[in-house]
Amino acid sequence: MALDQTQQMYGIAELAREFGVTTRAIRFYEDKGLLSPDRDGQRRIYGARDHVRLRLIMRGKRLGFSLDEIREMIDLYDADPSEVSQLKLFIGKLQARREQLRSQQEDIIETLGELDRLETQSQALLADREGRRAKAAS
Amino acid sequence: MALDQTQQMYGIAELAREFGVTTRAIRFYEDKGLLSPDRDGQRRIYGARDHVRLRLIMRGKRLGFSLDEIREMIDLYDADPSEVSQLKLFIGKLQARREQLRSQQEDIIETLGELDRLETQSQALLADREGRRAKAAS
DNA sequence: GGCATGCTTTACGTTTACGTAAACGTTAGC
DNA sequence: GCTAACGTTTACGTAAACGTAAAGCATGCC
Repeated sequence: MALDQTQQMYGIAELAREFGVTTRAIRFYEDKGLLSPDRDGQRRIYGARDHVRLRLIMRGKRLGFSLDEIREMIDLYDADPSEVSQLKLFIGKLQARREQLRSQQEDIIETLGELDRLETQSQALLADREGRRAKAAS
Repeated sequence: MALDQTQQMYGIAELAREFGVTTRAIRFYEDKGLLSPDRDGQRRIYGARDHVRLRLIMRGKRLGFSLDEIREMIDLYDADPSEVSQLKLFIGKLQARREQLRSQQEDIIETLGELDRLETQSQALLADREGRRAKAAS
């Protein structure tokens, strides 16, 4: 029961297909310390843990974070702060991340608002032009 | 009234200070076609329009967009689609941007949720440890 | 045995977004 | 008249995030 291998395992190509990245990218993430697959001889074997991590990596990338920042965030997930001072520092990092994400949310909301305005204007303009065209064709 | 210069004007250093970027960066954005200041001889003179654009640039960067993507978005603001086909294409671009921003929003919400969970756990752990410390000191 | 397929490492190349240095022009103040 | 302060162009440098090419090992299949 200590070494049960009932977990889902993945090869590198399999993982690459699932997440729509190249195997090169996956190895690169390993070089940067974001992934740490097991080995079967030379071959890399990815388990559930790395599968989760890769999902976090992709999400971080979509949010515009650098790989270094992503590694920081990932490390938060399985950090086990032994000392109280470290724990406080850890909580501080969490809050900093939250602040950043919140301001990103505001940026998105503003931008969405402006896009809405632009689209409303455009739709009106389009309706006008197509209306005129229909009129001319009648 | 055609050439009134009552508008706010800015020097490059002034603009750089206001937005917290270097003058080098501002000139770089110009090279990439994101800004187009007037000239007083050799000196660049920035008006309200470029001021707005720079704000959009910074917001785009915070959201993780490349300068090329940001230029596309900026161009949307002052595009004047003369033909109906172009107008439709324009509206399509707007919608694509909105989709992207919406999925970014979802990513943020998920991440915030996980950060909350982590912080709750951490706070509990911290309270426990500090409680124990207080107990030991009593 | 031979060839295809899949994975490996090593290493140089590429794009993006600037940083940094060099060398020069021009306006303000002492 | 000198020197700061501020601006300019030109050009080489750099970090991040991979792409791409080269060369090799292991396995399966006919």
